Amino acid sequence: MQKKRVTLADVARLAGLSTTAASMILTGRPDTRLSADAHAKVHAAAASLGYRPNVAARALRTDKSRSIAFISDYVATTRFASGLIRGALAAAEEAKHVMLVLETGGEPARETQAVEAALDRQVDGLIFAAMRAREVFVPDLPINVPTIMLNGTSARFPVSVLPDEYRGGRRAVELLRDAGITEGVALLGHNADSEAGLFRSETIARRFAGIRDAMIANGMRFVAELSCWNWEPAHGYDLTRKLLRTKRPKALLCLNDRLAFGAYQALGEAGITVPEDIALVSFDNDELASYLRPGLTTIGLPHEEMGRKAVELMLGGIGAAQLVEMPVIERGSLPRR
Amino acid sequence: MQKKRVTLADVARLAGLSTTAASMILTGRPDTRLSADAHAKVHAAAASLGYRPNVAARALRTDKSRSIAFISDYVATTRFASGLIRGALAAAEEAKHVMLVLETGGEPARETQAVEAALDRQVDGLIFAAMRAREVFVPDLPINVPTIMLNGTSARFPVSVLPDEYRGGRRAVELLRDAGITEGVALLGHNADSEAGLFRSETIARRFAGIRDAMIANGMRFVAELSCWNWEPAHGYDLTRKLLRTKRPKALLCLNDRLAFGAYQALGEAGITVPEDIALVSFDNDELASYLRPGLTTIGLPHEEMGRKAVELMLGGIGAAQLVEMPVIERGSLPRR
DNA sequence: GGCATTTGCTAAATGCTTTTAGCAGGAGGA
DNA sequence: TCCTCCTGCTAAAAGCATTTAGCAAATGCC
Repeated sequence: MQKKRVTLADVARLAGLSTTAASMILTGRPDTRLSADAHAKVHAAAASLGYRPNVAARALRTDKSRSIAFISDYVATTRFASGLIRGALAAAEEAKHVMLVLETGGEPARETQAVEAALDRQVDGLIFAAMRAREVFVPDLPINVPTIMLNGTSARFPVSVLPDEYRGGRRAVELLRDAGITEGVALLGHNADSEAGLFRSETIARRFAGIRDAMIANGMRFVAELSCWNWEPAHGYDLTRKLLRTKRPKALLCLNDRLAFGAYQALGEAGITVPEDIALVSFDNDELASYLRPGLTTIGLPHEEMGRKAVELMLGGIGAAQLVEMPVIERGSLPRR
Repeated sequence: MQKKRVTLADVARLAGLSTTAASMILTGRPDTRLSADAHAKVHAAAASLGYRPNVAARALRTDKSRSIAFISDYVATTRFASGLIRGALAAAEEAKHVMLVLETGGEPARETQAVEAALDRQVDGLIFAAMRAREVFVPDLPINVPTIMLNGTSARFPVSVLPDEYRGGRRAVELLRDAGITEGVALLGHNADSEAGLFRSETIARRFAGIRDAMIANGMRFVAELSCWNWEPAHGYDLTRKLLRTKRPKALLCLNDRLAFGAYQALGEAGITVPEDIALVSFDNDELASYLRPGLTTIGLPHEEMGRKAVELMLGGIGAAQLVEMPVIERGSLPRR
């Protein structure tokens, strides 16, 4: 025999007041004229009965559910996703909200279903998260709750939270410069000429812009720019081997940590030591970066902070788009000065 | 001006029937005596108005919300978590449920809050997921919904979904044997003697048992057993260097992929080639394993399938505890026969 | 003292669905 | 013909909280 749920009416009865009074007191209405005595009695009754409001009933009346929906294309295909989720989760918890997580695989049909499922449940807001940052498909449904884009953009919902890739790109070059390396730098993963007209994503484009501007500002030029479309370890390995056949750069600027990982492998095989012979800087702060020896110095993607910021923005009634700073994580792949 | 929500009453009115009829038809009650004509009219009306039931109202009445709670200690601290979530998410979506994700950090207070938050929202079931599989703290609250343990156990809720570590342990040894390696095998990460009385976790204990039994069954003995408490790349590196100072094994059985990763580094530095000089087998199927060269052969943790199974069990009205088979992922770290 | 406020509280409506109980009319059996 | 049983459908209650409108008593003011 499971004891029945205790309702507001039970609390009111025990306190000797009306449910109206109990409701007003427990929801903490500001302008009510109920006595201090009434407040005390209701709180005592609620506590002694272990009263928990029925969220469904409340949602029915108020259209608020203290829950938010996190709709992402891929939740775990890239290990970064979890950073976004974790940050969002933490912020939601602090605000006493719960988070619905929905995955769409980027498919419009599932996207539509996800939004409907979320809206059906009276969520207080929507977060559209993208794993590869670009224009995100948002179903053409009437959405009447605050919505923000996370690691992606949408013409319909202009407020988005993105990493500050431009500054990140600059920082990478400055790291090299500060380590005393102003020439003999090769770029791994991109070639401006061969990729002209091709578009990876908005944020990556900004990363390139930052790199380019910082190179110019510091009077530097790449000694080589090697392009590959996917940034996996195997590609970093191949590119590096190819590079070493003709050149012996002083540093590698890798466009992500997986490329850098492949580069380490090729360098190791060639008997080249990091950072003495060749230094490396990279992007993402993948878990990998800390496993390498020496540790890889990298410009991190601040996913956790981004997830947190998205929820805060949403709950705080939106605001302006946000660029979140990319942290530099210094390990051992650059020479100390 | 946002158009008001379409309610069941609207549908009924348009169909020229009562809300009772509309409700019964739309929820697909089996034993109702409504005419085929009525069915057609209601469905047509619902479709033309784009009716979506109000989940809160329904939950209020039925105590069912078509949502489940996924309560985990850490959602992303280990990259495996996301596999569990993804599998669970996929199964939930197929069953037209949504999933609340809650993180507790393993702290009892947050755990309690998470359960309360979930129960408040009338979830149809609870999944307690643990990242390091062991006895999970479950708050002492009345829980009146199906509950299952994922990658962990609880005395209170006996049905759990776990990897079949015993068989996985056996398979690892058999892999070595099948590759023709029956002697000169070193175990990396555990030493039965020095760790006697210490307890890692239930599942890891089973993994050891499987390994031990298979070794005996095949008349094999470890040439060395090196213990370390944390299984990170740096430890694998250190252990392997230490090992190589005195011995030159034919194979390394690593207790996880991160240890194996460290071993690769040490082996590479020592100019030892995999798998010709030394072969490796490992556990987890971490993303890392595919990055290594040659690729690491490993016994995978079937997290995605486990997550899926947990939801299916929960929605299917529970059943018996499940052991999920650990897949063998063959890459290049064992010699071909 | 007489009137307008203020204070402290409550009855009842509302949100939307599911479900119980039951009604009216027709068919079938005796 | 009368009674029972189906058939096809509906009125109304229930589920639980919030909120509007408003009542009775106490207070303030002149």
